[in-house]
Amino acid sequence: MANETVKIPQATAKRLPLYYRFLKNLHSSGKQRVSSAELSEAVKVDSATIRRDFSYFGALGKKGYGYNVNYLLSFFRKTLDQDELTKVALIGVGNLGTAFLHYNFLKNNNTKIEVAFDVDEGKVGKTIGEVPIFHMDDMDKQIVAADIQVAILTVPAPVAQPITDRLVQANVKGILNFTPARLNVPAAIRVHHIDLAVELQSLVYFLKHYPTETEE
Amino acid sequence: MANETVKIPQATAKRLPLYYRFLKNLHSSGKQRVSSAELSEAVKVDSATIRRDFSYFGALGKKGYGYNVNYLLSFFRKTLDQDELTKVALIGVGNLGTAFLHYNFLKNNNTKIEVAFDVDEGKVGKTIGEVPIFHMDDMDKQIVAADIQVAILTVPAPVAQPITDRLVQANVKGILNFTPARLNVPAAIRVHHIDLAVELQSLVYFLKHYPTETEE
DNA sequence: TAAACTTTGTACTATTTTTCACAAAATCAC
DNA sequence: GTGATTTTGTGAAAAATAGTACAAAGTTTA
Ligand SMILES: NC(=O)c1ccc[n+]([C@@H]2O[C@H](COP(=O)([O-])OP(=O)(O)OC[C@H]3O[C@@H](n4cnc5c(N)ncnc54)[C@H](O)[C@@H]3O)[C@@H](O)[C@H]2O)c1
Ligand SMILES: NC(=O)c1ccc[n+]([C@@H]2O[C@H](COP(=O)([O-])OP(=O)(O)OC[C@H]3O[C@@H](n4cnc5c(N)ncnc54)[C@H](O)[C@@H]3O)[C@@H](O)[C@H]2O)c1
Repeated sequence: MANETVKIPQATAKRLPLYYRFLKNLHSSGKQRVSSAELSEAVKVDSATIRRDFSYFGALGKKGYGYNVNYLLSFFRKTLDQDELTKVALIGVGNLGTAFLHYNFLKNNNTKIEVAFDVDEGKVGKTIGEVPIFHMDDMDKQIVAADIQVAILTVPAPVAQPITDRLVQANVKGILNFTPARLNVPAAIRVHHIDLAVELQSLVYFLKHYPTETEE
Repeated sequence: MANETVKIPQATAKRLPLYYRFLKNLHSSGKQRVSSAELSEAVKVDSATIRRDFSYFGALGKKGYGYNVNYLLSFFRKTLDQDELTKVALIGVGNLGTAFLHYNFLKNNNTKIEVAFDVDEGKVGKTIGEVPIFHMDDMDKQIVAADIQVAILTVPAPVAQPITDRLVQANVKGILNFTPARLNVPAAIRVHHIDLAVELQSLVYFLKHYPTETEE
């Protein structure tokens, strides 16, 4: 299933969805060609970094011309597997979880939240943004049955680890963790932490301690 | 206002709030001492990295013993300015914005969302999580009056840039941007992007292309 | 067609971040 | 008190990421 000859650097891999989204915008505004300099201005990544990122996939551009938007777009669509739908489960339909269900990442992505789970009887049985909410007792069975490999975790921190253990057991391979808990998982499972409180605090730290610097 | 002799690496600065939060947990569970190895296990950061991070602030530990939890905690409280409250404004009380208002980052932080703004007349005048919601027309004046320096941006992408320009004009120094738009700001303004759709997509990319690797 | 211009792809360099590995200093056990 | 054990703090190496600068290859203009 890994179909690159050479491993793409992680930093590059994290920028690919960003490039892809901007290319879609260009495409729908009818643009035919684009240079690394234009892309750079739009996504705020150095143009040499963009050219290097692209070069991992071969010579996608043309000297003196730039990149063909359609070609690049269809190339990245394949690379980012935009043609297959990745099914996602959401655990914990609270403040954050509800926001994600309403949004559902469909506008830009190849991902779809198919089911949600919660312990709250007032929520179980309801539907938010067309996503049905089931009880946690049914989670393991349903995730296995639907062959869901990605989960978004928006539960209270104290229950994050035990639920994670169940997710791993149910064959989930990737977890987007919004709880402050740092999860223990086998090496083959990928966890991305998005720690909103830490993000806010580190922004404040930078403001106070690096008054006139630029970054990210 | 910058009170470090030596500049702390950015990567270190981003981990500080994480350390601080775990130290608070240790403290409230009555623990007196902690080693870099224990911290490492808990926050999932290599122990050498933790020792190096701490060492930028001087010799905070004791050989053969580890770190004194109370000492470390009070040191980081000062360093992270936990004693001053940083006032935050939230722009865009939609799905995400509402979730943040309910949460309000008070449990862990020195930050508080003091005011929110929206154009929706149905929301203006209401209060969510004790935060009053005002109309966008009043934003500039209120932010200046309250001397708010940090803003959370949860508005639709197309209006992100013009609102950002107004925020900069109103003397905001840091923006936590949840919209997909990449913002143009003067060099002195700090923007942290949290791009949830990109996070989900890059997780999926890693799953498909780096099947058994570990990271982050 | 030719000269001027544009823009890629990458060799090379720089910077940042992480990790190894170990002497030094302290604790701990008895 | 002494030797075994623990654990820090850091020099040095490694790895990862970013950026400079330019030859090469194309496009555009006239
Ligand atoms: N809301 C925010 O802005 C915000 C910001 C930073 C971090 N977080 C973190 O995100 C997580 C969710 O935050 P939230 O504000 O949505 O919380 P919330 O309390 O609104 O929602 C949690 C949901 O999880 C459900 N739940 C509780 N125990 C469960 C269990 N054992 N199994 C399944 N579901 C269970 C609850 O019924 C509730 O619906 C928390 O860990 C929080 O620390 C939230
Ligand atoms: N909700 C999510 O899960 C999610 C995920 C990824 C990205 N995002 C991004 O976060 C942003 C907010 O998402 P959301 O789901 O909360 O959207 P939303 O539509 O629910 O909320 C947007 C809010 O902004 C207000 N608004 C519109 N124009 C405004 C203006 N000119 N000034 C002030 N307020 C204005 C609207 O009244 C609304 O309350 C969007 O840019 C979205 O792309 C959201």
